Amino acid sequence: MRLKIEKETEVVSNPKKGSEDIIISKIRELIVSKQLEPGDKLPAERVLAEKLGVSRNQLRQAIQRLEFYGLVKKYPQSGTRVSNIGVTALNGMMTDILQLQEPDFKSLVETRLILETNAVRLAATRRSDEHLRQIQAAHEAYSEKAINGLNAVEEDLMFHLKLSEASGNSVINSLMLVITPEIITHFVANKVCDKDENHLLIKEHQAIIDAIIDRDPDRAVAKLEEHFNDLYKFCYD
Amino acid sequence: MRLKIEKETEVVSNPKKGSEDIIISKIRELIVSKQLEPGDKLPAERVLAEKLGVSRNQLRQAIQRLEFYGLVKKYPQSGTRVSNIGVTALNGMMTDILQLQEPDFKSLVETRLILETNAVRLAATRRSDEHLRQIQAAHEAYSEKAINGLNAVEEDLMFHLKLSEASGNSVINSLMLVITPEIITHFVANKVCDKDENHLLIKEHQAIIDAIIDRDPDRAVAKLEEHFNDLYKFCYD
DNA sequence: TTGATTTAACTGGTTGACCAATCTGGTTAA
DNA sequence: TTAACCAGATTGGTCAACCAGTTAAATCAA
Repeated sequence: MRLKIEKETEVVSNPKKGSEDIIISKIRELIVSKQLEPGDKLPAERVLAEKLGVSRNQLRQAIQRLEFYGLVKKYPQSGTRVSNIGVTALNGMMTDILQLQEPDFKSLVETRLILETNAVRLAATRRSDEHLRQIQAAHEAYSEKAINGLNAVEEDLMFHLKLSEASGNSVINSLMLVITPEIITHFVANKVCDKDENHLLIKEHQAIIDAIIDRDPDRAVAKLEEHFNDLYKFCYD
Repeated sequence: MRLKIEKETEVVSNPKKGSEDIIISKIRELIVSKQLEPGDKLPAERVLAEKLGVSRNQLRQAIQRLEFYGLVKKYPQSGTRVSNIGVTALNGMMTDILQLQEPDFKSLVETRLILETNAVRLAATRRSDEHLRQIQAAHEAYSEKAINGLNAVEEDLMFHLKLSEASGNSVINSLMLVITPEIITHFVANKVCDKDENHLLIKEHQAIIDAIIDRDPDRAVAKLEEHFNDLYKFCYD
């Protein structure tokens, strides 16, 4: 079960994305040139694929990406509509999507700090008893491994995920869900955080939980920031 | 080009998602029952599809969703690996993904506030001259329509998108990109923000820009919060 | 003329066969 | 003994044909 480190095949960015990008930019052209207007139905996949000179599958994947960003909405057996959010917004956002770069680790961590700080603030006021129960369960899972000196990166991040769940903000929760695995991967790859200062971290977690129990947002945030200060030292030394 | 409001077909949540959810939960079962371990290669799509009793396409879509959340990574012509982030994390995150609810508008706006406040803080210290140029261009586009009393929701949000771009944090930028179109859609649907207090908003935008020009994070955030106070009044009255 | 009803075309979704890149194991040449 | 190599099996990706639901025009009865 031990995996041998594969050669990094991702030095070259996913080449498949290339054709997708081209298709998206062509659709953008259609929009800015008024051949396609916000709210309109897209031409049928078959005809649009031919018009753009690509296969229907490639087109479908590009459309799927656009749908993910909410720029397009599919209605099964009926058609696909361009979101009615104006040419300016469509053009701008498509351009942005095409320029999206692979996230760097620093941005990832920085964003996590931002999201989680605010999630904890909200959690301290909104948490239900069920939330609390889950947070404590996650904390116990972490403690158990940490006390025995085992690597508990995953349990740690699961704990933090439960915190963001308790925020009662479904969007924050989703976003945390998106960025968390990448962070774990980096952590594991770089062997950060498997020191044995875990006992410290347990206390810090507990302090956060206590503040949430007491419904004290400011203290919760303060304790979280203490907690992250230590993590920061880990990551940037 | 004025849109007539279509009947809301989305009362019923996308039914296609159902089978995907089932597949994902079956894959989760494989993992928690140790038939599949973190870092392992998934069985080939064909055999896994048969094992789960679903079509290969359905399986592929489920895998694609897992890949989006970073729980799985595809290596073309080679295989698909489960991310090496531990059983606990995989199980927890898959459970979370299955429970993901459609985002409510309040969460959406709240998250936007959080992200953008921090984006602006960062932008004030990190912005390049190019960033500044784009922000000002977006602001002019907005002003032009707003002064003439036209609805400029899109231009407004494009302006804010440029702000988050200037943060230099690619992740924040991506996340803003994801939540922005939904916000625009809601705004347009609910006819918010097409009052003619636009002249006020122009000044507020300008105040934010000025603070960013002066590289003054605190003032930038303060001005943004003023700006959003007004927006909040719009949304919740 | 009008209204309901049929029907044919058109939609995104699904399917199973095919493709080219990759990996694997045994074989061969040094 | 070792390293290079080659063929066959396996992989995810692609494609063209097909499916089922939707839509709107055509049809026909009143």
